[in-house]
Amino acid sequence: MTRSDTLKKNDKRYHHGDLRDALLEAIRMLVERDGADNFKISEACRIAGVTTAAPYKHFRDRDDILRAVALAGMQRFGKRMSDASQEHDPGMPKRIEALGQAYLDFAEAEPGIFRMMFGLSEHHAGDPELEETGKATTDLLESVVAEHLNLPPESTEVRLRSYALWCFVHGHCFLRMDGKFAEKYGQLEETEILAAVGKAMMRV
Amino acid sequence: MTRSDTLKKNDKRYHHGDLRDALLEAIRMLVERDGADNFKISEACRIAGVTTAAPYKHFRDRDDILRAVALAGMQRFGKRMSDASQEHDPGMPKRIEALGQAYLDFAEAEPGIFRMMFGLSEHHAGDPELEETGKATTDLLESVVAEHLNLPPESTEVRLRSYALWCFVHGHCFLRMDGKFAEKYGQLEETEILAAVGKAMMRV
DNA sequence: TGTACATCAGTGAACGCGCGTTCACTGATGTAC
DNA sequence: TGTACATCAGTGAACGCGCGTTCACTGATGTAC
Repeated sequence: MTRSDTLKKNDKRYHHGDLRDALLEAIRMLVERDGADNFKISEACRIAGVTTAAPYKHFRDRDDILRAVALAGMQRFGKRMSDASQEHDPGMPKRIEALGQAYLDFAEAEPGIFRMMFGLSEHHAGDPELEETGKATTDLLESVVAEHLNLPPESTEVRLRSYALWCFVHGHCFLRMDGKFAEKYGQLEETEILAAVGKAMMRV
Repeated sequence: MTRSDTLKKNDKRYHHGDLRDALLEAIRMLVERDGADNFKISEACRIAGVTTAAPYKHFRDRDDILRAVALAGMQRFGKRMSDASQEHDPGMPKRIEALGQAYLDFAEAEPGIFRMMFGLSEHHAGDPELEETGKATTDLLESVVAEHLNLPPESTEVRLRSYALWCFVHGHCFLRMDGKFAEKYGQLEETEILAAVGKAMMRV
């Protein structure tokens, strides 16, 4: 429980106590509503109940805030994926399925952040912390696929199949977010489609 | 050849002659450079050599310009896909491959427009002209897959496989645009990966 | 237990900028006669 | 073939707005003694 949770709504005090987190949460919400290019720092300040100058005590500039929001998103994403994989014993086919489902669930729950995580502009290209956080998740996928195929994680076969699976699930996320899936298919068929394709892709 | 092509560079004249097209082309370029949310109308005006007020003789507002640029992009995309399919006789497996390659090529040549075409905001949701232009291309894909499987285009099997293929290729486009592909694979393996997965997906 | 002090998170106000859009006006173009 | 006229694409200037960022200042907090 963060400190801000313990405060009453109109508990006005000079020091916020948890401003950094409060801003990140406000902006997470705004990114969902307006997109990563359109959220306003000023609006986040209003939500957090501070002046527009306050964020600059915690972040260098807008880009720095964006980076922090993206990083937090990637960490939430990574945790969800990791949790999903641990719901099943190693080697079980359900493990791959659970990973795919967690991927889809996150994209559905936080489409704005999801888009942002992958579509970060060149300003953040090569950021080591962001890259490493992302890599942890792809490594997880490869290790689960490797278990399933009973092959070493570094093998070309495992890497190719992991990437193919990633492409498929990732593509579906985007097409669904952008309404292309809904235009052609009822929501009902979704799990069947995914299961069928997933099985076909993992066929040895 | 448009009229503006026939004019010398510094041929100052009161009437531009082709301003609408010149603006669309300038903005296409700016969308590639800055993204659909960040291009400036004023910069397009400077490129086209007109005042910032001129565009409003051809477009209602910024959103209307964006719509026109997206539509033009979708038409170029559709033409590329259609041309690609016609390079091979009906029923040939190469036809599907050519479609996939055209998809990838377009995303590589015009990543900004590609992203924009799919990520249009809610302002343009349900626009009939945009939707229809997009539908023509998915219809094309389904008809080619139907030929290949020797099944009717409306069959569930054809629709599912078409969509699975779409997801895969679409996902790879985005992952490649966002640098995830390059992080893990050399450029060399690309065609092999795609061919292998494509074949696996079309396996009857 | 109290007091002096350093720290620094948040304030309030303003700057600066650039962009989208509007408006009355201009002058090139095509057409009717 | 020439002339008067209607049209409307593009001008030039300005408006209005809102946002990111800065700056000197304030006051809450924790700590040393």
